[in-house]
Amino acid sequence: MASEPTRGKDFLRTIVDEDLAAGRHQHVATRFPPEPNGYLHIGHAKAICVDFGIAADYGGTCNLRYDDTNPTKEDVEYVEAIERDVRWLGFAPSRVLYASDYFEEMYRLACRLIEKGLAYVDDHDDEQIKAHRGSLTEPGRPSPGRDRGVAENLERFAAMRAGALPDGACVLRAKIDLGAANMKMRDPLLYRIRHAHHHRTGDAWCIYPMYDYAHPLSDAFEGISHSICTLEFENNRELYDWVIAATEVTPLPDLVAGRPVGAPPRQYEVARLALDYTMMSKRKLLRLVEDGLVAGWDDPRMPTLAGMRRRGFTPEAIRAFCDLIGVAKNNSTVDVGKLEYAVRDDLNRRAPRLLGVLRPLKVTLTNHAAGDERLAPLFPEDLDPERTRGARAVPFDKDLYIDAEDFSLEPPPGFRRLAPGRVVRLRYAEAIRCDEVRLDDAGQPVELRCAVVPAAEAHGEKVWGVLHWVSATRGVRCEVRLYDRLFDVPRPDAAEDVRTVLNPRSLEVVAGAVVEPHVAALPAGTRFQLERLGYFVADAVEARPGALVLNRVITLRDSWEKATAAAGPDAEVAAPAARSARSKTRPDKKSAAEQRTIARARDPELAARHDRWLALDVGADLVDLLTGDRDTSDLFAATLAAAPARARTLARWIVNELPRELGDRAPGETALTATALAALVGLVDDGDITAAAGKELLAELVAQGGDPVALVAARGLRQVSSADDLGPLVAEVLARNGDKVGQYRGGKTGLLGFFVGQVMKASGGKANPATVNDLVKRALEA
RNA sequence: UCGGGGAUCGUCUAAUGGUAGGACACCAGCCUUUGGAGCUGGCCAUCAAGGUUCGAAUCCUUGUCCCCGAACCA
Repeated sequence: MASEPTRGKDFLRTIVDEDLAAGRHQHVATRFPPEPNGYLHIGHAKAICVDFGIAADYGGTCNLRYDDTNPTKEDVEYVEAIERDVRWLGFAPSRVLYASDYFEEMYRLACRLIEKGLAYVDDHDDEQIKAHRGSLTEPGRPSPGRDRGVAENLERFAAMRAGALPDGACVLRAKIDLGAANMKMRDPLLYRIRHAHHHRTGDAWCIYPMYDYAHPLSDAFEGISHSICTLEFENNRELYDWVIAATEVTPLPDLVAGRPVGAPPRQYEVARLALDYTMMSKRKLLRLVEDGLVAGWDDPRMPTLAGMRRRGFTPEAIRAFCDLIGVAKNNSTVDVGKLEYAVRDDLNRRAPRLLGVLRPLKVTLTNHAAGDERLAPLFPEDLDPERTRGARAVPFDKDLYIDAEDFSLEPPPGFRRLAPGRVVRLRYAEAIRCDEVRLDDAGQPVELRCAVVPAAEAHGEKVWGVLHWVSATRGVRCEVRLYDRLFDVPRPDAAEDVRTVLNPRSLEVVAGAVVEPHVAALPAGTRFQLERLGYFVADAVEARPGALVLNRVITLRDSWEKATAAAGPDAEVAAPAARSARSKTRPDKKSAAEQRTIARARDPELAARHDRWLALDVGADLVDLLTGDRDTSDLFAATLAAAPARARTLARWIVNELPRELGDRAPGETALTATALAALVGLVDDGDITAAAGKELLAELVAQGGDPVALVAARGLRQVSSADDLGPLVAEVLARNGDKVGQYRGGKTGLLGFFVGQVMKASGGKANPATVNDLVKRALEA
């Protein structure tokens, strides 16, 4: 039985499942919220696939929402490019919306905040605000305006909007907590003055909301259920929730018409995509464009969707790549090889095979007349076994070209191509033998005179390889652009100056390539393979009828080149992850152990218990853990009173097993009582029930309370230890898993745990594990 | 001397106390009129140390390392 490939649901979909099951939401609503200040890149593609993908999986909706709250950086050019790229990737937004359309409503809610005493106008400039914000380890200090009255704040905020004040004169801030450990909560800015033209609202506004204010409100207006962003916003989540609660924002009816809206939106963070040898910073990408280091946002070497599209990547390949890398919270850097794999895998299946020559070397057939052709299928047999995907005629003439690379005067070992005196096969045509080489003055071959060798193999000729070729008389001249990675180093983002990490060979223009005529007949946008060379597409921007310009999308996998380049200069080892200067100076966290010590120093009762319990047969480690806080300590004291002889077991259960059931709650907040816990532990300690049953019971006591002894009796949970009772169970499990029995006997002894687990489950947790182990082992080895 | 996150094959990612799985990469073999594709096999991981448990990647403890946070950016 082939085990089907398992891919567990990612953590976001797990959360969505739970929210749907719990009734928190009936409808899944997500959004993709780019700021229109640059072109979308492959990192955004991941976000798009997550946002739109989850909505699609659950029959929900996903809005494209421009987060256009900073007029100084944004532009309609980007707005248009973004929607085009999203649609090209294959996703249709449920709605296309703009945060700037919510400005009036946001302003209204800001006034509400002021009225509630939760926001104020601050006259400090940015330097003063910074100085008053404190540091990671020191609290902030209030600025003079912090305690102004509501009426005055309202008036001043209105003045900000009215336009009388210059940029930077004042800001609106939330009044939260200047001492908050989370810097984002130290009275964050809500609005700033910007006398700037907005690409959409024009000059209607001169105050603009900040991200932390605009984003949660936009989500709430649209009735978003799950708001997914990247890891660096984890600190913003607390503020996100604050804004939604403080403004008491509700969905806008127009935006959620016809669908149920459940609980307020919640933010979830996922790792952003990092790709080695790739730059993701929009700012640095913009520099590349502005400095003319690339031909534009859609330069085929750019990691932008526009660039990849022009290069010839397909949306299917990019989506497959996003599936491949998954969604998680680990900081990770994906190997670009995975992207390349996805592109090749997609193109392999869809691209017709044609012939073309990059650097032509003339071959004259000495025993072939002229004007012939060869019929060649467009796809190899493994992709088209029924031969239904078409064929074309390839001109075959006396004068041909092969690629210069495919000929060597002195072939190195392992060179399976043409050389003087050798025979090779021409793809889809006859074999030829190189009888004569004509050289130029520099000693370079300029013409090979070859004879066609009919039925070479049948005559026992050694055929050294198969070469691509093209007719010299009927081939089509064209320009071909060969792309390599734009950057030379694994982490170009880390470089101060991008110029230093640019790969000087990222673009090679081959002017004199020749391809078979069929290439020119392909519908625009068709990706095709030139056999043995890679995948190509006509450049959509610069190709003209009669002046073909081809982009190489990607090379073929090439095990020959890999073998030859093995000793090559790939000396760039991953840059040592230079520990940031900051992390060195960072204070260490106060450890939990220290906190317990401090608690005892402050609370004499805890200290007294600590000393007293040291005399018990419990162990110093456990006593330490039991006396770090009152809740735990009280519980142990109470259970100890009920069952003084069981101190050690009691301690273990409280320390090791209880936390899992409690979660964040204190014992007193649950249905669990000390007497019940003591009784439960007694049951386990005496062997009346198994540890497994004990844990199940504990979960129930925490949830609903009850008397363990009575529960055990009512459910018949007493431990079963006799081999007579357990034997049949073991036999049944083994019979049901014959294949695994075989594997076990074949040496896969790790399966023992599997069998024991199965028996334990079958017994409802009542079986004595030691007996089961024994029984299983004996049965397996019988 | 703070707050928030994260550590599983070289890489990405599963396994919610019961077989550490998949993919990419790599290596070998088969096949091949693409040094492609395909097929088969192989190498390879739970950050460390203790503890609880019949059984720990998973629960408890201690420690280590990494990322983010003090824009009128998003």
